[in-house]
Amino acid sequence: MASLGEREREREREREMEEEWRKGPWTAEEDRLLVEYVKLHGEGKWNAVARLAGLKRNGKSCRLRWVNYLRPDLKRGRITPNEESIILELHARWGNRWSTIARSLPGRTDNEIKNYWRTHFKKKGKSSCYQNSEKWRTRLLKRQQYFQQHQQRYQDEIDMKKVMKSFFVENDTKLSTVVESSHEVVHPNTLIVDVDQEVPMPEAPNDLSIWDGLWNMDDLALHGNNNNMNLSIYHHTFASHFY
DNA sequence: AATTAGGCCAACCGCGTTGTG
DNA sequence: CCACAACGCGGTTGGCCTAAT
Repeated sequence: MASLGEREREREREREMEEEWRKGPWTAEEDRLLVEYVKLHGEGKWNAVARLAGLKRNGKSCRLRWVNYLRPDLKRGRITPNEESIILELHARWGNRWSTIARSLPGRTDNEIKNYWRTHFKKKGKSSCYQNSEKWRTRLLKRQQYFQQHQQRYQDEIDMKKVMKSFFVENDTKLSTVVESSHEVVHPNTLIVDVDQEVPMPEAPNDLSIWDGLWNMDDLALHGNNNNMNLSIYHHTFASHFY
């Protein structure tokens, strides 16, 4: 437990640190120093800029300045109608994932696209309808990702079964015996899947209720690295809903 | 001419993720 | 495995400029 005096000194140090970093608009000289630094050391190691380039800016500020303004591959000038339509299309698909959208527009920064969209389309597109909201799009996106991710895993499992089947048919062994002993948690329905049949992408249900619990499970599974559990949830849930 | 409103954009902030010792 | 630092992303803010009143 730090004493009152120690805490006071700590706060004082923090204030001093904050006063050390320059904030606000960049000067031409600062730009020059930053460009020089990147020429010599390359991008990255932004926290070393202050020390190595003699800039009184923190790493975060330097990175932002470089990425949004100084990078040589940046495209200057107004957003073209073609770029605008790309932004609209990708925003409809990805929502506010500006960096993702920016990757499809060479020379444009996420900040630029974000600013453009906010000034040109935010108000126009405003609607009380839930289906037009950010929340809805984010949810839709997550749903699509969930499907893609699990369909891939499902396909991988089918591929694996093909291999297993051919192997054990050759060796005259029953598939069920193998699955039982594999310690994999698999819904029984999946054992009768025809390995030669293509797995169709199921239609996303209109009713969101069944998804609500899955969002959390998905998050848990992704972070908890519990693939088997995730797989079994998938089989259990979707085999009954869509197949 | 002065004031106000709104557009635009650079920069900052907070937070989540990733990397490293 | 954990703690900390560095990085990256999306949201927000503040200042400048211009058109409208």
